[in-house]
Amino acid sequence: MKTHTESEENYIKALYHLGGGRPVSNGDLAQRIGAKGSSVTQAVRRLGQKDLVNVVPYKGVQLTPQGIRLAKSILRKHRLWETFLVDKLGFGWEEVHPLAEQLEHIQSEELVDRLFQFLGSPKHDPHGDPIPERDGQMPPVLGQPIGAFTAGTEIRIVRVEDAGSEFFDQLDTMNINLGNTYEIRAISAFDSSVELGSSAGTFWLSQNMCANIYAVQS
Amino acid sequence: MKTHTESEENYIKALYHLGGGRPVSNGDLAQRIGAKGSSVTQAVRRLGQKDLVNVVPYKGVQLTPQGIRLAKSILRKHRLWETFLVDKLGFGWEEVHPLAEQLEHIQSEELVDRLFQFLGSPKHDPHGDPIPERDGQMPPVLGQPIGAFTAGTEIRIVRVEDAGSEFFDQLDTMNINLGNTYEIRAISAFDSSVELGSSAGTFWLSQNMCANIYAVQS
DNA sequence: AATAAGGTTTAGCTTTGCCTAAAATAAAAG
DNA sequence: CTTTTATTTTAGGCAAAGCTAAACCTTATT
Repeated sequence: MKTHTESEENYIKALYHLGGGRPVSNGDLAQRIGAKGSSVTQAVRRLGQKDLVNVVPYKGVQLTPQGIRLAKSILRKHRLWETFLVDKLGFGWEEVHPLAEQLEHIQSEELVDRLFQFLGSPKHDPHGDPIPERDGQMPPVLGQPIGAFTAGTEIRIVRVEDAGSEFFDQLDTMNINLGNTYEIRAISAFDSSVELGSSAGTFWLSQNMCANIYAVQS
Repeated sequence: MKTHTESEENYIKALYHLGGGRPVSNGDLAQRIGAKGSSVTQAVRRLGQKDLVNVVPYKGVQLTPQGIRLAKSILRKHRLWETFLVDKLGFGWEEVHPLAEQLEHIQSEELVDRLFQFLGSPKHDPHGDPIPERDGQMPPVLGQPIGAFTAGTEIRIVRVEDAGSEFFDQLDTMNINLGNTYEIRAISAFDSSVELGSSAGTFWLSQNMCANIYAVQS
């Protein structure tokens, strides 16, 4: 696998995030990258010449199989580094994203393999997102939104969406972490907020919170 | 402290390596960086505008106090990452340099501090080189070349020079590691090679090997 | 079907960072 | 003290990546 610039890798990552294998519009990509449309046009042309994307002018850009492979390898690195930062260095989950964004560009297969081992061959990162395997396979995406369960169910938190630092702060102050278990006490018919109970007591979660917290029955 | 490009940081690092605080010639710098003289002229001009170096055309370039501070902070990161790669991920010392060269550009004070703690606040890296402190202080440079001791002395290996991968390979095959202790059995008057002894037996080290291995009396 | 609106691309400019070839300067040799 | 040699700097190019403004497609509206 050849070597790519950070900018190229960022475009590939954005493309994967926005479309997976499907076409993405210039505008959406520009927004995601934080650049102007004209810059994006140029950038995707470069990527096209490297066979990482297919470009249809005025229509959209689409990752090639090669591009998808690259995207996954970057995502793998990103999530492994996040795991390292949280599990080993004790960072909070809201802090790790920008750091992982730098670390994901480090080029070394060997390093990734060793890091993976060092972390205990994790399948999911600290947010519960699946870490792509070496060969590109994806572990399952875990859980369903809390609101999808029925009252009385015992649940375990397995994943949280990246919904901005305020969301993470809120999780911290409410002391909600991956692995925590609760009983669903009630679901409001009025605003879909949810009452959770544990040995420590009970509390209500707003609909907006619930939508970004995923759990499994336990 | 502002943010710098990787190229800038590489120049600063090279300048520090070659001259510390003293002036360095365009040519030496070019050689070290692996670029042409004309590129160097441009680059140092840019650094000059950021007050990281003082440039006297046709004479030489010299780090400013600011530049020295930056150089040390990069070196600190480099050596901490090398320590991480060897101590935690199990890399061999000959493999870590190019990786640390990438990792040293990661920008985050917090990350460096946490890494430092995680590694047990090391004073020296896996080669025995001093790791600059947070405030720029330098721990002592350890040891003297093996040939400087007299026969009969008990020594402990504390540092090895970065003398290329063949040198490291040789160390590996001879099973020589930092912390190993030996008795100096003899020093050849003919070629300055040295006979070392341990519980495992005795062996001879060439003058070239000795020159790159540093030890203290123990 | 004609046109207005919105999104996309082209054209042309900027900076970083490297290159080659030519000019300028410093240092060494006569 | 002049000349040769070696080093350094200027001049002019090129590629990556971004920008603005203008031109160009698509699509949606009349």
